[in-house]
Amino acid sequence: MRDLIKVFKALSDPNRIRILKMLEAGPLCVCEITEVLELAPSTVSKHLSLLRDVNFILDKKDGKWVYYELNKTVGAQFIPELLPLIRKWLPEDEVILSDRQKAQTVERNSCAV
Amino acid sequence: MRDLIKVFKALSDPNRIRILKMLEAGPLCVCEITEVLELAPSTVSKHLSLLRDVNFILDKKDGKWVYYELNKTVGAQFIPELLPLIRKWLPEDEVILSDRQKAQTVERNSCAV
DNA sequence: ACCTCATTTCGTCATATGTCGAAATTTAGA
DNA sequence: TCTAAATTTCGACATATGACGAAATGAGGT
Repeated sequence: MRDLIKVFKALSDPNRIRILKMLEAGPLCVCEITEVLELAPSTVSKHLSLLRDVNFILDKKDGKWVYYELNKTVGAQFIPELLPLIRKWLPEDEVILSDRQKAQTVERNSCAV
Repeated sequence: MRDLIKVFKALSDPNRIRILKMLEAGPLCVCEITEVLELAPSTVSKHLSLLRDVNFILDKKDGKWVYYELNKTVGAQFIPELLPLIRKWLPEDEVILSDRQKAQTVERNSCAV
């Protein structure tokens, strides 16, 4: 029960949903996500570790950067059944669509080498 | 987006999950649910109206009593896809199992006519 | 070794949430 | 009409949550 509640709490914040929807297109590093969300890096880091704690996402170190990606493994509880729903939902949401666009340009210009 | 967040927030409380799992067996009135959860009636009422606001459940008046049941209509957003998952999940949770048992006895003894 | 940049951790603050009890509302029955 | 019971609404309170900035951590490059 406790785990399930943690999973739903992780999904109960718009910025975390935005992160999950952004990652549908592929891995992003923390600074890219921070650029898109326009939040303090510490805030984004906290959202990401929360999502990672419940196994929605995985982190990969690459030098100075930490990349996050959706967790597509089948082991985690609840996650493999929720991610496909989330992927399907909000297909026309303005914020989500704008984030997607922004993520593509940000990838090239800012922190990414 | 706002609606989706409200749905996940509704699922982010153990007592509300307990209510949804209880209702899987059929409709229950507020006083029955209150007996099982051992919370103040006002608290239970608030949980129920929150679940109703996002269309997880429907209310039906029957004299003094208000019965709540799972919303099985297909119209509501997100709900028809989430309820089957929730139904499948927590099959061995101790609290859920105990609630189920308790709901059966309470139905006969307490407030129900 | 030092400096810089990306990220995380920590402390703080304002707001949201879950709980209760008291009061209001609604309905059935005397 | 009056009373009793089920439910909801309201106001208060303690705790949880999301935000920030400052400081700590870690990895390259000079």
